[in-house]
Amino acid sequence: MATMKDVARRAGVSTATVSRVLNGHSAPTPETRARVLAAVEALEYRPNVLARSLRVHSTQTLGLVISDLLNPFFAEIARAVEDEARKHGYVVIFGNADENVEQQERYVRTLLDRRVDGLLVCPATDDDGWVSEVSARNVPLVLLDRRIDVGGAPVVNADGAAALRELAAHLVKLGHRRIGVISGPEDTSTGRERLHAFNDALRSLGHPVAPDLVTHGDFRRRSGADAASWLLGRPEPPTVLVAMDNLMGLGALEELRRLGRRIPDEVGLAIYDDQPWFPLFEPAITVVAQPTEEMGGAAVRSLLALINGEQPAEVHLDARLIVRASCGERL
Amino acid sequence: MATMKDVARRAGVSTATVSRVLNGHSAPTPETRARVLAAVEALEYRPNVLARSLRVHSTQTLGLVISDLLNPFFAEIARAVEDEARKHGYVVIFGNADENVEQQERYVRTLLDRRVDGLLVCPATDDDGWVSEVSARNVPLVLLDRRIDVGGAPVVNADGAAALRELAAHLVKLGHRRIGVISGPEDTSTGRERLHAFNDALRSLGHPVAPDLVTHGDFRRRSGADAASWLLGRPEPPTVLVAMDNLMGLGALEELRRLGRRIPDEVGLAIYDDQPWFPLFEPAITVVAQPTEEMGGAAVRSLLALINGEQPAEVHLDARLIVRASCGERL
DNA sequence: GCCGTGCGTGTATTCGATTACACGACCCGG
DNA sequence: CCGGGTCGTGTAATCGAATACACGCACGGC
Repeated sequence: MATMKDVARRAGVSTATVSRVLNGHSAPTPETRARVLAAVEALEYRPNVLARSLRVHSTQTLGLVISDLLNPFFAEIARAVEDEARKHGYVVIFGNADENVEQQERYVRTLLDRRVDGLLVCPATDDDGWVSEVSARNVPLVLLDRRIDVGGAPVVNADGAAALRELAAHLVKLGHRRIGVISGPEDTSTGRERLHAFNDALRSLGHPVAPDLVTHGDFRRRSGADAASWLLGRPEPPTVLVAMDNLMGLGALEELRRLGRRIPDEVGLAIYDDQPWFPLFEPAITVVAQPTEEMGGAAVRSLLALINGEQPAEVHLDARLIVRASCGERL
Repeated sequence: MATMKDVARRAGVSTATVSRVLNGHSAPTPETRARVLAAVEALEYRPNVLARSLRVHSTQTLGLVISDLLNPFFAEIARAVEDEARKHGYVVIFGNADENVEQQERYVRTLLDRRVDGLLVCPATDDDGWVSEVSARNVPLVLLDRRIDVGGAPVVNADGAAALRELAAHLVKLGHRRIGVISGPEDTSTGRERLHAFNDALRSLGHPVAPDLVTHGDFRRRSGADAASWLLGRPEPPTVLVAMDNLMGLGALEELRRLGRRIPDEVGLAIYDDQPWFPLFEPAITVVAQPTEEMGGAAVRSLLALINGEQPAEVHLDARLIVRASCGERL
């Protein structure tokens, strides 16, 4: 691989001049410029990013730690993040935390060691041990999807309260009174907030959720199936299941199929997070959809603002209800 | 951030000694070692990976270029790759080519510029312009899923021939004679190979595919829907649709739903690639499943072997047929 | 008492860029 | 004709580690 020195030699100038030409600095003569560019061409010179980064303390790299790449919600986020980052000339390094705090912490450290210019994290849980390390190295940090109580880091997420209110009204209107909730973990903000928003909505409609019909999963498929199984085994089983995440929803659906329950006649189902295949189920699934693409894009933009020393921008988008057929029409 | 020099000063030794302790080199005295480690601890020293990489010409980083992160097949691959890489102490940088040759080429270049130690590519098409650049910088390369004719680079993929033979037999046994095929692009190895294997199988069963029932999509959802629409509009429409990729399969299913065709009574459907939700459709979808996890893992292992100067290992795993209900039971 | 040997450590170079500073050429005003 | 400004370019330090080589010291054999 040709280095800058080689280019300089061939163009008959110093490396400083080569650097200036390549970075559009100050003003080398048009002739010098041409000679340098010719040499670059001839030698197929490509700058060594490592050397440059070492010198200028910036890697044009963003770190993204997500909970689970196999969760289509996070895959969409990852995709959007990568897309927006690329538009701004940044590259993204991903880390998969697997909904696991230790692995998340390891990855944060790895990414910091790689000298990312900024960090995007979808926290696995409320645990914030890793944050101190990030701020100690003062690397800009943006929290994505899930919030944790930590000073300074802006949060980009989708607010589901309004959509959940609509969902509650929808279910009540259809005559559902025993509503089973498959909530996320209590130690995640999304787990808590969705449940509370939904509870509040039902209460204000005069139909508070029965406490024995609320279960907590872990945002994974298996836990959704288990929760559904448990809920349907109650003495007075629910007439509809609300899963607060797409994987748990999938698990619940799986269990309903396994038990042979007809949807929505025997049990209704609503899921938080939309997926391209949800409309294709029989019946099509009623969902609360999050604007994943916008979330990813906004998160990157907030992070870049932070990196450029600008005001950190908090962004709260709105989730929205998409009524399909899976909750029935029992007016 | 503390540097090695700081550690050296605090421990009263030279940076060379610090380096030796940290890398387990030769043999510093136990006492020196202890002093150095204490200093490292006290200063919370973390080595600068950039500097190290610059010096030793190795970044412990792998590049992965995939066609589409939103395609669950590739998401699974990405996940598996990241997992295996981490086990070996490597970090993965992803690039999303979006089934787009130029973007793929740009990403390959970006990853090379980042000095990845090895490159894993799922080629978007047969185009191999980018390969020369990789070999020019002699960076180890492993092709994943799709093959292109290029010397040297080992391929890791799944062979679907046997499974497609089984599928052909299954369909014929169920009485299907007009079989519509939604194939992948002709300029991808997977597109060609799956179609040819399936054709061969049917021919040898005495029921060759009617040429007017073969269409080519682009491995995306939309093209699957269009293809299904076209096939079902033929004068003598097929009694079953075979989609050679999960996204096109989803598109075909979407179109069948839109047209209100009952599956499998009016039209059957089989899809190449399994997905967790395919068994949950009504009826459950018959599929050819690829061992994605093994593919990702094997690809990483082959790449690491190459990096270590060992023999490049080609790996061909087997896809397998999973019969469910979507092709009917019309014996 | 001398010399080789081996071991632990330090000195100084290197990886490949960026950039502060200095220098020489040239032009212009007084 | 000389002092000062501008402009283009080169010199050399720097980023933070790894490592070739050299050095000093202790030890053992003759």
